[in-house]
Amino acid sequence: MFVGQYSHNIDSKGRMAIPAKFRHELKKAVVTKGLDNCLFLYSKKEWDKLAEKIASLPISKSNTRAFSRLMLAGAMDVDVDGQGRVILPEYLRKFAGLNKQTIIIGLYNRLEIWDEKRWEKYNLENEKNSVSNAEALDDIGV
Amino acid sequence: MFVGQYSHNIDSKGRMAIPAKFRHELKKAVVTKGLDNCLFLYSKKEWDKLAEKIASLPISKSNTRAFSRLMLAGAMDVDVDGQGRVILPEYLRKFAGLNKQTIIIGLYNRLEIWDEKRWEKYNLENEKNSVSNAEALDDIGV
DNA sequence: ATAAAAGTGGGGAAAAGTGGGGAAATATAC
DNA sequence: GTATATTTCCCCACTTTTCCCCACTTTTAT
Repeated sequence: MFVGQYSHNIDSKGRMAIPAKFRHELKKAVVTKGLDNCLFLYSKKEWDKLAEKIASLPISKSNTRAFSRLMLAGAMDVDVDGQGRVILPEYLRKFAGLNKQTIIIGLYNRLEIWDEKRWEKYNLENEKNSVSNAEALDDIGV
Repeated sequence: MFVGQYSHNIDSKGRMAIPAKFRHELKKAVVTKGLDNCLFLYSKKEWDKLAEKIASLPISKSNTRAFSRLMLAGAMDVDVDGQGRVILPEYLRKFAGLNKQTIIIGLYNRLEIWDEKRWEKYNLENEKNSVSNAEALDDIGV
């Protein structure tokens, strides 16, 4: 399972190295649009569980169609190459505003990929609000 | 199973390449009129299952009759040629407002074929609602 | 300090995408 | 019925993108 934070570059071919610590679980992975302007990266195994659920929603309702288009069409299978890198497709880089410098963070069952600038901003704000955010944890008994 | 999004062209003969990743499941396929102004493309196998379901809808309701007429009468068998392309008949291209540039998206058990402009519009709107969409994840237990 | 591992960049072969010519099949005209 | 036109389908050729490999630099470990 993934924890920690790493700073990596995206090269001119759209490739980004997966932190070495995370590679053993990630021969095949799926990247998709995440919340708060970052990308989510799941192992194939984790992703399949989620995708099955989404795919089984009825096509008759317009909001479930919209939802599967967001989650499924937004996703992309990626293989890790010999150097431990994945190619992030252009539409996902655009979605997350990724330039060269990116931050990769581990969140137990997924990775998140952030543009460095956005992450710094978010993180600063987040640290400021950590006390009030923590209050919400009450609900789940932490 | 299909996920991801690809940008391909329709040529002057009405041919469109199937993304290489999707071809192995699609020697024989069925294209038909879809919802929200796009085309649905199923493997023959998936289509047969769906067609059975639609055909079993009661003929007493006018809206189910209309739906069967859309999906069943609109359907067309297509073969994938040696270069991995299918021919989209004129009436379907017209239905979906397809010009040269199209987007092909994978939605697990079907593909959707969109005019690029329409997709951009739809997708942008959809992404705006991504936060409220995320709430729906609760409902399917993610 | 040296060796090993991780991260980064780029060249070249292979695959994918695209466009078009021409044969076979079908349709239309005389 | 034959000849001409039209459409469909298969194949070839070109361009672009992707993928795999090698090489160099930087960081980590001993």
